[in-house]
Amino acid sequence: MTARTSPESARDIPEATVARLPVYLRALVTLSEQGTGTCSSEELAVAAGVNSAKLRKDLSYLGSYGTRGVGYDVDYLRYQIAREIGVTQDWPVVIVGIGNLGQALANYSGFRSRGFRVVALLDADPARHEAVVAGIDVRPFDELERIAHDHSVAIGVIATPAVAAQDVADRMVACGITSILNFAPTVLNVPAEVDVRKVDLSIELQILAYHEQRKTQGAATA
Amino acid sequence: MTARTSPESARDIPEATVARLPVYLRALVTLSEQGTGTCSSEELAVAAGVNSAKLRKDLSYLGSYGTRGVGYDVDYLRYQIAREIGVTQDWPVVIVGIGNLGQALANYSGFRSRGFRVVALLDADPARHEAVVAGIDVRPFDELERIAHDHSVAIGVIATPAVAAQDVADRMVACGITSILNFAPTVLNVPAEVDVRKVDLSIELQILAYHEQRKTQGAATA
DNA sequence: CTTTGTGAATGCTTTCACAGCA
DNA sequence: TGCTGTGAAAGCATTCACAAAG
Repeated sequence: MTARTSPESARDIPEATVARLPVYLRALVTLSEQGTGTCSSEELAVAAGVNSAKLRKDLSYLGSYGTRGVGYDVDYLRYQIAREIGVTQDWPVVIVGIGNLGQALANYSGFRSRGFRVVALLDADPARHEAVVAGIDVRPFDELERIAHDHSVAIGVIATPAVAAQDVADRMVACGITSILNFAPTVLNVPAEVDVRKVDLSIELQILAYHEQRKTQGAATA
Repeated sequence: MTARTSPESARDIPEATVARLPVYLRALVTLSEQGTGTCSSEELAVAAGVNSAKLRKDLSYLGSYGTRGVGYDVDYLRYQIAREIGVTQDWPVVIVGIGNLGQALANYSGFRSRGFRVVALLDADPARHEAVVAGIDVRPFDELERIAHDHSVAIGVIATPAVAAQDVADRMVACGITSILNFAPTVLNVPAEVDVRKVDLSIELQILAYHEQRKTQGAATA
């Protein structure tokens, strides 16, 4: 036990670094499955699609988990990152809105394989309450409070149409959910202590279109 | 016509600004549908979920489209942003991988409503070639080259499992696609001139888990 | 008087380049 | 010798605060 790495893990990791830790984690899992025991910052950086200076800087916020002249022990670093992110513990998750996207999310193995456990699928439409998706019953949205309470749900996923999303978010906040992943194409108003991350398919395409337009425009003008 | 705003639109808009333009566009569409003819930077900023100084700075990269003391004409600004992004033109798109997620994407109205036209749904699994999704036949993946050529496709969407994604990307690049939206949880290797944007559901959840862990940990320790 | 558009200041992120350690 | 960990430098992004314009 060195004094450098405090047992409770370092404070204030930059947000840009936090966003990359899951990428490193995935790369380490892949390396581990391939039987790689040790890797250099350069090798891991290539696997994660970043440059090695950035990778080393990022890892330095967590502590000193490498060995100079050698590199990183894949399984050890993997565990340390998983612990830092918090995916060594169990996170019960509720998904609201079981259309095509909600079903895709419920079936997505990446959710269950990394500490996330879907405890309920909710939908306001009674026609969907008959369905079983990914082995889980679709339940009425009204059961949100009970389920959130019974399972101590802290993370909610919104996969409803845009018009319903704010109401769903309000109800989630009211029953103690403090992290929301929002797939509905709308801005959510929530209290400051609630974290919202947004995934917007149409926005991603528009960003690509902007750059694509520049490419072809440049070819025509230059 | 002022000299300030060049007809061919300004150069080098910062990437962070480009990523917000679609958000502003959506807010403007909503305001327009509500019958709002004019709005201040403060009103638009609230609707878009940013602060007004940032919004004004962002818009200043496009030109001077506001009126001091008054604000912005909603429909005029909306058109200017749409043109800047490139969504006033038609973008043929091909989606590869028609599982739950691919179907959700094909059915997503936000794609078709903003200049994006799904010209083909492709899947390697023959069992899926019988299906019709969102009114479009699912076709064999082998038809990629022909379809990309016939429709001048520049944007491709990958919604396959991770193992297939790199092969799909290689084939896309080979047939002239230069923008890729990747939903598979893997790092893609592509030439520098090809733009890749990645949407990763599991990474978003992990980022939320990190912050969630901090909240509860803080409550216990402090 | 109101609100935009923007230099200047601040804060954050990435990259460089090398001291320090194995 | 080889590779990590990290100050220092450079590059971006956000915020401030106010002059300019209507």
